[in-house]
Amino acid sequence: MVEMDNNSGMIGSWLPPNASSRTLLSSSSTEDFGSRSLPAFLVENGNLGLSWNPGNQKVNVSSKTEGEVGANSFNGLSPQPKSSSIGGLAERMATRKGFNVPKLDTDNIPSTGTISSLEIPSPYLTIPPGLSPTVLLESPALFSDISDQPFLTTGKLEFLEYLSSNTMPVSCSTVFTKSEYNIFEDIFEAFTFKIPLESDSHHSRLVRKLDLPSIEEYVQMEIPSEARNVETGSKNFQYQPEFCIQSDSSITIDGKHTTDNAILHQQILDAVVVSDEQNGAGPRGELSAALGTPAEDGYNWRKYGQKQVKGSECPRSYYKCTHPNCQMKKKVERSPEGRITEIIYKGFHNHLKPSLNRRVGVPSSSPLNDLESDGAEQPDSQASFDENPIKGILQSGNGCQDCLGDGPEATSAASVAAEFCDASNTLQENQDGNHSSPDSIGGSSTMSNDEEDDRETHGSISLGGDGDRDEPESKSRKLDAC
DNA sequence: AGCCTTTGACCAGCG
DNA sequence: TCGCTGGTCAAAGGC
Repeated sequence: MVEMDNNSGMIGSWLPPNASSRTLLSSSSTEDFGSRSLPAFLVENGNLGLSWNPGNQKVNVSSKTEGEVGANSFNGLSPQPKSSSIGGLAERMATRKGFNVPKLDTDNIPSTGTISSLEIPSPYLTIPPGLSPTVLLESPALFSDISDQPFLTTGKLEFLEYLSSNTMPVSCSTVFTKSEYNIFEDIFEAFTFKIPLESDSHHSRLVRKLDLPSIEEYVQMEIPSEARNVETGSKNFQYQPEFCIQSDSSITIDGKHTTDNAILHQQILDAVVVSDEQNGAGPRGELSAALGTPAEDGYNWRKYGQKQVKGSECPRSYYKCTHPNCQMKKKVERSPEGRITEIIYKGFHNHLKPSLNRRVGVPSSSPLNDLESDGAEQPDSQASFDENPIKGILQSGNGCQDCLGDGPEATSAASVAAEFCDASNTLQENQDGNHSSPDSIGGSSTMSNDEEDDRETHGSISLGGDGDRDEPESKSRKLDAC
């Protein structure tokens, strides 16, 4: 079971941001998440109290209903109607363990007026309606290998873009309880994820670590009186302006409301870009510099171009993943000092992350590479992504999370990933007596057998081959991580 | 020999 | 149509 350490892992190394720049609100009671397990917390707190229901679209999630996609479409991001509040880990746990999963509603989400009254600046990260933090928590892409994540830095997150014009005006945000804060602190510490998009737009961007203060710092912050919960007087914690939850009730695209997964995904991706000009010499830059070449994100890249971008001192380098048929690209901008200031990923890998030894010159024809390529080099591999990247991603999680949220854009905090990995694994074994690889997180390790059956029934593709073939890679990578 | 980077040229989108 | 800009190509050279 997961034990969430409030300030575990990299959090302790943060450089706390300027507390004065933050605004705190209060809307519900403060809870001490403490050492409780995250799943338990999720259950107790009802999906963090954040909205799942995107308003006009009634979106209920069922994890096992025949024909519904919750189990095989990115863990609850399915546009299909669902039968309960969340379709991910919390609910699955609840289903299996008899936990009571509170139904979500949007009532506890502060209105736009609340935000505006506090003059919360923009931009900020907005999670589109219909996508709850729990979904993110459960995203198979979220929990990926982070052992060599090059972006685990404390650079200030800036969002250069915001939701596309498809969305309704932003109304956010959600006040975080301390408990929630703890969760997001861990998650967003190095939160990078990748979400598959529509067929013709394999485009992903980083959701990078947010620049968050420690929980202690938040606790010590003065809470404006207007931000205190009138009823409880409790102190809550809110990410401002770096993070908030959009509470829009619907999305309008081309005049039509939608809860389409890809759209939600696109919104997330479009909402998040990274920039760190203010902290170019900060921890992120330092880490990036320390990590050296872009290839040290675990993948093999070939530089195919370099451009001097207008308005920027530093040139932009263009890299392609060297893996055959892999369409993953990335743009890397460096500061004059050579520090990486921005990395933007486009597309996603259709293969497992190469093992460490391959990065340093192991021929691509190595057995391991062949193994990895089995799924990736299927003629229709990419096409399958195109047709249903969500399923592809999820299926790939059956064997190894690295091929889910593969790549740096899909990696996340080590502590979170590892804990969830272990937790889900433990859960799986305890409940079913089945073995699931510790590396199988998100997509499958938290799935019930029925869910896995559903997933396969729905024609998911396999990226990394079957689990048996993925396992050696997973193991080797785990060893590498050690 | 293979893979990489460098770098100028080329192309496409946009105003 | 033209110029600008970003992205990509591909030849050349290095390791």
